[in-house]
Amino acid sequence: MVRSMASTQSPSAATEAWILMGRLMQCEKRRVHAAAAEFELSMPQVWALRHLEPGEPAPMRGLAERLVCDNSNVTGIVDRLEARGLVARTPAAHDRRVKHLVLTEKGEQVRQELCRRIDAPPEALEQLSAEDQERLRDIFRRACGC
Amino acid sequence: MVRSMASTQSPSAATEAWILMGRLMQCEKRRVHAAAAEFELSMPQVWALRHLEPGEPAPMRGLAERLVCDNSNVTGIVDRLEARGLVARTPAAHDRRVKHLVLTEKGEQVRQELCRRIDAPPEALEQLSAEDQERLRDIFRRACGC
DNA sequence: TATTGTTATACTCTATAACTATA
DNA sequence: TATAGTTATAGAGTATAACAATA
Repeated sequence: MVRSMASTQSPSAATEAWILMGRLMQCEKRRVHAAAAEFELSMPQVWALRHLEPGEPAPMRGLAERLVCDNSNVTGIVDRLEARGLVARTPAAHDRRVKHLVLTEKGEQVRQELCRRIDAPPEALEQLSAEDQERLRDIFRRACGC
Repeated sequence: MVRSMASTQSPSAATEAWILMGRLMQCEKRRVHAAAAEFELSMPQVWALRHLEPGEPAPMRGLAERLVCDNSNVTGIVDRLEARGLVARTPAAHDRRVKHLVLTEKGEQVRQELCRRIDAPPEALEQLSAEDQERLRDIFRRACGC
């Protein structure tokens, strides 16, 4: 059972699963930081690149929602990515207030390598039996509605 | 199947589970931010309070590892928590270089309410069947080695 | 020599408010 | 009136390097 719960009674299965999930993510935090550092990117810059999918222009507002921060912060984050030639701002056709972000060729390359490293499952999952891995995937598919 | 994989071939079960897990955490990010904002705490401050368990003094170095940042950053983060009366620095008995962090009574109260909100499982997990929730918990127990 | 925690520095992130140009 | 993005500002986080105290 999970240690140090707020209450003294044992947590529900969902609660314990959620806490263990958070613990697993925490353990992998160092690996993500290492990947970011290798490309000299800050964490918000990493999430920004991950948010932008090749060939899919995205409005800056969407990035602010993804990063859970104010619109104004996105300006600086994108400024720096643009200065490094990783993304470009393009005017949106349907609404002249909106600017779309697109990955440059260099940006796509960096993103691909970044995703390759970050999306690799942690050792804790790799070591599970094939059955557990498939059960886990199926449960998450149901949880996420895919 | 998970969209937008780096390669064209379908990912392993562990990889897909890992990516969906990340997506689920991302969806809950806003909820954690809201809890932090309610107590006027930054995210590093939240992780710091969560790291400190009641009655368990922890060296500052351990907090740096938990936050995955340099030792020098912890000084400022703890300074601000201490200024708000949430934590206190105490000298460690066994090594005079080390300072231990302890939660104040107020700090314990804030931490407890913070954990109560953050540890509540997301809707996506709550809506799973009882069997799925238990399966999920058991798989995570095996993954985390508990 | 190595480690813990601090200070100093420069850069980045963050929320807020005020602004523009659109809608 | 409302929205997308920018600018300005102040506070906080971050890595790095240098330092004092201790091991």
